[in-house]
Amino acid sequence: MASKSPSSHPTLNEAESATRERILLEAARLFRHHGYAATTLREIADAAHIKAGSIYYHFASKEEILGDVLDKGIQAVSDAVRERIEALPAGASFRDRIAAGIEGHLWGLLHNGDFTSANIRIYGQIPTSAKNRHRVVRRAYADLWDRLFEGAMASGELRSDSSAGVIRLFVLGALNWTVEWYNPQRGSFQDFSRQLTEIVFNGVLARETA
Amino acid sequence: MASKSPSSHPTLNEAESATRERILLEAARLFRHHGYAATTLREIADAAHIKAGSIYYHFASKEEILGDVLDKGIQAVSDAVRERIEALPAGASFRDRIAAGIEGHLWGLLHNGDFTSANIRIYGQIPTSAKNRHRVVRRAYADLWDRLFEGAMASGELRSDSSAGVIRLFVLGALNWTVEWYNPQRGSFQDFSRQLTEIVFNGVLARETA
DNA sequence: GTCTATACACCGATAGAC
DNA sequence: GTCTATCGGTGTATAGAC
Repeated sequence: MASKSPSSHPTLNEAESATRERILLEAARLFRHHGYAATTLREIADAAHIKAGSIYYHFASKEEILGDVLDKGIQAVSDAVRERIEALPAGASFRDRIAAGIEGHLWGLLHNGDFTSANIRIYGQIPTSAKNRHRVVRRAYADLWDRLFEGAMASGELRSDSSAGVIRLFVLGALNWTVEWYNPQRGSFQDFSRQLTEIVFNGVLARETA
Repeated sequence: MASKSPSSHPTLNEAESATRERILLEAARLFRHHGYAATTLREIADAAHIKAGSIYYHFASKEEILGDVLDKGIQAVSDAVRERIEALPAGASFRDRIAAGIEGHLWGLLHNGDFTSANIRIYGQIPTSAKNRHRVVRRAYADLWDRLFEGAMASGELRSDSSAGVIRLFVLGALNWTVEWYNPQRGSFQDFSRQLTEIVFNGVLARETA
């Protein structure tokens, strides 16, 4: 469903060369920690164990590297979410589908930290041209969540004193920021995911009835 | 309580010149939208209607501008939170104090968007030296919230199946991200703040009992 | 497919006139 | 307190050998 990286270079299909993949991996890491503008092609090349000029065999520009890094981040999260939702039984409630989506989102986010954090940290700062090219990918993913929350709102499973749009922005923002502070040494991913789902669903206050 | 901007230039006290303030305002806006490294002193100077060389009369370096922008962001939020909490009656519950803190945090955050968003967007990308200098200010603000959530945990007002630390990181992360999507044209600030407090306290699901 | 060498532009910062 | 002029360093990108 939908092709993966439309910006490949000379050859035909999407089998990425090892070097190209190494460039993207190191670029994502450097973009995440230093920002897009502050990261130089020389640094990326050093980290990928090639010389700066060689990058231009694999990419047409620094901005093309950026585009691929951003796309990969969204793709990883989107794939994980869809996979988990599709694994549910046909008549699953919106509550269960949202729970599956939260776990998938967190899994994709936290297991591809350099690509997803680069996305979150630098999207607001990249050139307009890059933002325009990338916007459609982000919009498609946001639509997926809008459908979940709007469905839950219509079925009465969601609180109705906020719009589905506000709830989506709030929940996804909260989840996304975990990539900045999640510490895998403080417990299992499963446990972390369950805690966050509980807080999102029922809030931080102690339940009065229970 | 505690002095405000320790990095002033030649004169004695904290009365900032209009030019200095204009530089900080434009720098915050540019840092927010383009990042720290991508923003040039020439751009800041243009926006402040002076020439690039003149900046060095007011600041010793680009990094000093950055430090002041970051400090101002935290200060604005911290002031708004403390003000609202101190206005509560003496024996107020932790629930009420956290609610007041959330409103203050959102108010300070959204009414100083360029300074606070600069903080959120670029803190992970700035030079280590700037991060070290700034860390103490952030830590002091985080401590304020840790005391609130740990008190609420001890008094039984907070859910106990997550640590107070995880709850603080989750809640503040969720609130902070609103600066990326809050739209004042979609309703009053008071209404927005109430909706978010409700979601943080009780979650996004419809209540079963009620 | 990777290298060396380099073109051309622009950066942060400084010096010194006014 | 702001200006002009400029230094030394470094950025992306390209050309062409291997």
